[in-house]
Amino acid sequence: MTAPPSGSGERLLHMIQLIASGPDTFTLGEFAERAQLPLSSVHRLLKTLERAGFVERGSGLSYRRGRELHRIASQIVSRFDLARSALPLLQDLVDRFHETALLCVYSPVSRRAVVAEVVITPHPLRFNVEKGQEIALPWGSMGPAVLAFLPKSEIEMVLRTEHAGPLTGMPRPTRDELEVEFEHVRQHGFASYREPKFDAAGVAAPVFNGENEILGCLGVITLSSRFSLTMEQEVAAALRAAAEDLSQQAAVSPSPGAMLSRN
Amino acid sequence: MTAPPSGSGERLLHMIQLIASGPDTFTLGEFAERAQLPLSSVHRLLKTLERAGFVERGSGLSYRRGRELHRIASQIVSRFDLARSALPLLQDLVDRFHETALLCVYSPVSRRAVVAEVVITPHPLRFNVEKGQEIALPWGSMGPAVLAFLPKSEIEMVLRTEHAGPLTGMPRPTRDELEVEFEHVRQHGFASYREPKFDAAGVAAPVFNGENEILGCLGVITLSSRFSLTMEQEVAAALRAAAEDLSQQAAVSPSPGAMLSRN
DNA sequence: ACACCATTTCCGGAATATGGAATTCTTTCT
DNA sequence: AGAAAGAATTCCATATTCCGGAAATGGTGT
Repeated sequence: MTAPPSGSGERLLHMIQLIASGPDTFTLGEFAERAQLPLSSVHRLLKTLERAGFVERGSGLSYRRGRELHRIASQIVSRFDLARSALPLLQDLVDRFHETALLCVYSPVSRRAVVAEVVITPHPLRFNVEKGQEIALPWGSMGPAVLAFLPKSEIEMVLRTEHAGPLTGMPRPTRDELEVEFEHVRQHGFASYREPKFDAAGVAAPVFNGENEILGCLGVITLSSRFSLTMEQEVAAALRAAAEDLSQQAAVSPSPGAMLSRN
Repeated sequence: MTAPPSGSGERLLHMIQLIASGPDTFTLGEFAERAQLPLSSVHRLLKTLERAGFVERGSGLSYRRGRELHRIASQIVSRFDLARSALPLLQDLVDRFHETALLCVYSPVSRRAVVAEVVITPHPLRFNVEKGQEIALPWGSMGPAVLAFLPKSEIEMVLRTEHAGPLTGMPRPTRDELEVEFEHVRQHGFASYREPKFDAAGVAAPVFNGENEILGCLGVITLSSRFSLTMEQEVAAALRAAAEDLSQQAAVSPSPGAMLSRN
């Protein structure tokens, strides 16, 4: 993973990932540094990407994402835009409960959940959540809601990867504790979490694709001090409903010509 | 272009393009056919893509786009979403003139303009336009609005590529005719077009990036029979204003941390 | 005009890609 | 169930492509 990829194929894919997440313009040397690859190799590979329109050159010595890359990206997104479908659902949740609601998508590469869409609570006191942020799976509510439905082998890999908790390095829950949590998620269709020490609380419900594989989860996060148990029940029910709705939408795989009807 | 790409790098990029535009699920043989490559090579390359999370396997023998690909695509789109920025502008145009308004983006790879966003006229009688549709540049109004600002060498390539017109194979306008049109676009900031034979008419204004390179154009298309000359003037003025607004937005290159503020 | 730094080209050795053929696995038909 | 058909996967000898240090080139600042 951290090891420099070998072979032009793997290297190219690695570079595409960096180009997507990196700055809007960059130079060869700068990029070679980030990619951890020799200059001349990066140069050659960038030339390949350039021929395909994946990157373009700006004035002088700068590179930037190419229009072909934008074209492909928007094509992919418009054909499966879970975030866009989720936005009205998230908005409803926030309108109803006045707490931050978000959609996380499981990323098998990083073995974490990525925040794909978020609607922030109007409350001035709140946890900060940003689109693109990564969430480790063994803690909180969002993580277990996803983790519980991953294949056993994948769960193993996740647990082996994660050790120190995201807030203040809290140790990972034991397998047994997690197993109890998983059982609850599978039974009731949602996970909940309370950590009075940090005044944190959350509820999350899993989202699946058409083949009943886990895609991610919808969640609501708030402060435990303003999150009553009766409210938790209501939020959980609303989340389950929203998550099922979204799973339904994800199941109908759009036909190539149906792009317009999805907007 | 039609030539089968050589080297694993080029082949991978080619495959990514096909995966983006192809069906949601596909099989090895089917895909090898579309890619025009030997089975065993495609198999090996798909395995590379799979290791990186760019494709995943469904039940049995099917492949599909992977979550890493979706993650990257949405990252790219959310950082430069010209279409999303243009949508309110297009909506305004339709509200005001009741005619179909669209955003085209120049795609250097196909040397054509691609419809990136469209708002359809409420009129029941209208030309059919769909997102993703390609538009040849030497005809109509949208094409010249873009073509006029491409580098000379690129214009040559485009003209060499295109021969038969999109509607009924009308021959390409001569260089001289085009040059006159270009001059008009450069002078007045918009192109207009009328073809009474097909009852077609359109107006388009160019959109640029921060370095004053052409990105594409905003346009309004309609039937020539319901498009008066005075209306044409008003539409042209509104389009110019909208296109300048959009160019302004495209010029401020978003910083990596500013993703949220763009929504 | 000069020096400096980043980019691009070069090239021989090494690793990797290539694709036809053999093998294994799935699906379908009887 | 069993067998045939079709698809996917693996194998392997060959040769093509990749690799990356070093040299050449090009651009920028003083």
